[in-house]
Amino acid sequence: MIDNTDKSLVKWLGETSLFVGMEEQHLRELSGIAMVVSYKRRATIFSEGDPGNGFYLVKEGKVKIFMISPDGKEQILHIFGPGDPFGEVPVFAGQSFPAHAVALENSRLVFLPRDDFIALVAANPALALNLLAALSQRLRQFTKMIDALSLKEVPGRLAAHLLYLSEKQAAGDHLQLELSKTQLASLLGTIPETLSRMLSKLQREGLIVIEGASISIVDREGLVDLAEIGKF
Amino acid sequence: MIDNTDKSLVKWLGETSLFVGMEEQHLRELSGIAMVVSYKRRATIFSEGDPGNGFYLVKEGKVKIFMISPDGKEQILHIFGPGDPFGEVPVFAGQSFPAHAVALENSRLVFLPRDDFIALVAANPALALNLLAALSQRLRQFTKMIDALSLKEVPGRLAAHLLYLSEKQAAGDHLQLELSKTQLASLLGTIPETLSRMLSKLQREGLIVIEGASISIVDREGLVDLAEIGKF
DNA sequence: GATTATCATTGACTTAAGTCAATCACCTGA
DNA sequence: TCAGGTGATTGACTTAAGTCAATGATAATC
Repeated sequence: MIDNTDKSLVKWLGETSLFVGMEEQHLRELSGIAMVVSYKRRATIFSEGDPGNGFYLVKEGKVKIFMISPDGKEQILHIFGPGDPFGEVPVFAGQSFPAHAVALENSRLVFLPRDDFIALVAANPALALNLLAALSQRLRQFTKMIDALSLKEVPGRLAAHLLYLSEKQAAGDHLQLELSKTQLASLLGTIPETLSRMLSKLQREGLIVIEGASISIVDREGLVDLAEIGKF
Repeated sequence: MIDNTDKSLVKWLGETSLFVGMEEQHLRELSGIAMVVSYKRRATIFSEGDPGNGFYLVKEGKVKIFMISPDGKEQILHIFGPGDPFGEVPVFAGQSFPAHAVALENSRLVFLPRDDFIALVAANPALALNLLAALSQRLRQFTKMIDALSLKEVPGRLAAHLLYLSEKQAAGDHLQLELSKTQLASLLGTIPETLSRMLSKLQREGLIVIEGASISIVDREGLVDLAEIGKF
């Protein structure tokens, strides 16, 4: 636990997408109910089925939200970094967390307890609208993920991900995979062996060049086609 | 277009899960901006990529929300019935509709235009919280769907759906499939041929008995196991 | 800096589920 | 009533992707 009236925390919260545009006074109230907590790499933040008494913001580090099948296969739903909120579902819909959360790196999180937070939302329409925008955005992402899992094959999902990284990193045709290949496989709904083969295949077909975690896009149009059609 | 000060519309809106607990006055404002529109069976309500200038409530009938791949395979995201809202994502997150909507039956819908509605939300914290609850619930559903598509095989998804129908219909071990088998296949992320084979398989294994669209659960525990483990 | 773990890649094989095609059973409307 | 469309089922076959296993390559840790 940390000094909650910390000016820097107030400032940081105000720069977060969830809380931009909020009045100074509300930000201070928010800061007053916030707790900063630390998690070591690989530490569990919450598990599926845990009661949700509040939600989190990533202050530093990286967090993975995922589900796991009885025989151990993992599906990653999100990778969250600084500024991103997570674990809101049980705050508003009641019930427990629908998935697991672990820290991928040593991380510092801001925890916001449910009841205090709800009171703040009720008193602050701008905050409510920001939250509605965030959840709607999340729904849009999930829609895309369902589309990908159900209607596209692994090469198509991989192509879409490479294009996404290329756009996000804005470094022309050069991009870095931001996850281990095992984790990337889990994000794309496949396994490392298949991912490895598909990366090789994209290279063999002349769409990309691979150097470890560095990828160069050689045929962007080909990648776009693959991402849209979903298969070779 | 219809008389918007219609008392019955105000009453109906107030019984909707989205608007329960709202003050009479706000309900009347809501009713004032609402338009009732009719769609024939199979009519398109909106398509992926259309700008979203508002969202809908199902008043009567049934609506399917779905995505479609370039080669025509369909994945159903939701089937909505009376009282359910849909098409909210672009209202709060901006941009266009992420999926398609068509009427499965002749339907009457209530359309709520974006800008007027946002103003109402900003003035009405209870409404904002109801909306947050609805979107969070939707996220929970999507999480389950991603889990099913990625981590469970078709028989497991089918078993989960049968258990869901059995609970919803509350008629003991007897249940009705509420969709054509083609549509059910699309909801479960498969095709009619596979669904047909898997239904036969569940019957052959002694878990269910099939009589057309009527299903009797014979071995509920077996179905639960199958739904949880995700495969035979 | 040596020693474990963990991660990545490749090959051989299996399997769940999709494709293609044929048949049957319907409704529904002309 | 009959013809034509739609939906359901079954069989034979194909295929995308998973499993299992072996080997190398890193990277973390004492």
